[in-house]
Amino acid sequence: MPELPEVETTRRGLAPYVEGHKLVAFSIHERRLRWPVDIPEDLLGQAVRRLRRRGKYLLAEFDGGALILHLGMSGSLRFVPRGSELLTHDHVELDFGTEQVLRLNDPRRFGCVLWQQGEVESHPLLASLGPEPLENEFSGDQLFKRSRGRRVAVKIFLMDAKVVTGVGNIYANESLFLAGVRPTRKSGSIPRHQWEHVARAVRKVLADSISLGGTTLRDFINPEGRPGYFRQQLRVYDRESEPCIQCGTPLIAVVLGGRSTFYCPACQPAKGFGPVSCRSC
DNA sequence: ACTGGCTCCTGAGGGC
DNA sequence: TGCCCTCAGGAGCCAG
Repeated sequence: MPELPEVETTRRGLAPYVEGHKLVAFSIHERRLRWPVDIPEDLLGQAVRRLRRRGKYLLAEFDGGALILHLGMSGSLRFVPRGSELLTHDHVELDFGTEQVLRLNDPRRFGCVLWQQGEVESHPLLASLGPEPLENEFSGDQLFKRSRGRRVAVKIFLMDAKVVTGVGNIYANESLFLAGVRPTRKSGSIPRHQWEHVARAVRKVLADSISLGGTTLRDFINPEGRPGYFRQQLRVYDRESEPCIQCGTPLIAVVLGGRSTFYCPACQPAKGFGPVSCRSC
């Protein structure tokens, strides 16, 4: 499950081998991802100017446009020796003329590889994305303003890419625990000062996870897949009935918008803050 | 404008 | 041991 931190880790790991390098060859073994894979032939011989991230999208920018890559929930990008045996679910291969070639493997095929001519931000997938959670434009104040009049649960609101991009299910759960806010609360009922704590918690959770993402980076240069360290850092996610690390109360699991949701009924009360007002400060 | 539900897909895990 | 069933999960899309 590549979340924003893993995508960022992937970006940092790939950039040195991709930026400034020409795409010398590519092959598509399975075109049917979320949308049909689209890589124009005339990209061959062109150099990647920059490898950027927007939310969970990786953008490989060329002079005339950009390749938009998304890893869905099971995708990974890794370098393998040229000519290596294809693994099951190796769908796309990109060859930048370096020692190894880049393979996209995605068992569930929720990811995508799409070409956007011209300004990449104008692509429909990117055009309506909200602010980056680790940039300054993201703030409690902005969350407060956007949430007025909204009745959806705060966790669903946080996972809305138009509100803030890149916050997936796991990090929404973890952030709300840190902020002491119950995930089921209506977003419009949350006062400004609590949104400040939520915003800080989101930043902290993502930043901490990126700092642990170095493991993932080594993973795809050394292709022995290993789960990232952040798994062991999870405070509430997938811990139903286990004791809260803060107070020992058994954690509750509910389903919100079809997604698993976990919280501590004591530290994340139905109204207001938990006993420790903010664990992210 | 919002909201909730459906959809794509496969592997993991539980039950028998 | 093995088969079958259920379900997770990002996020676009659609209907109400």
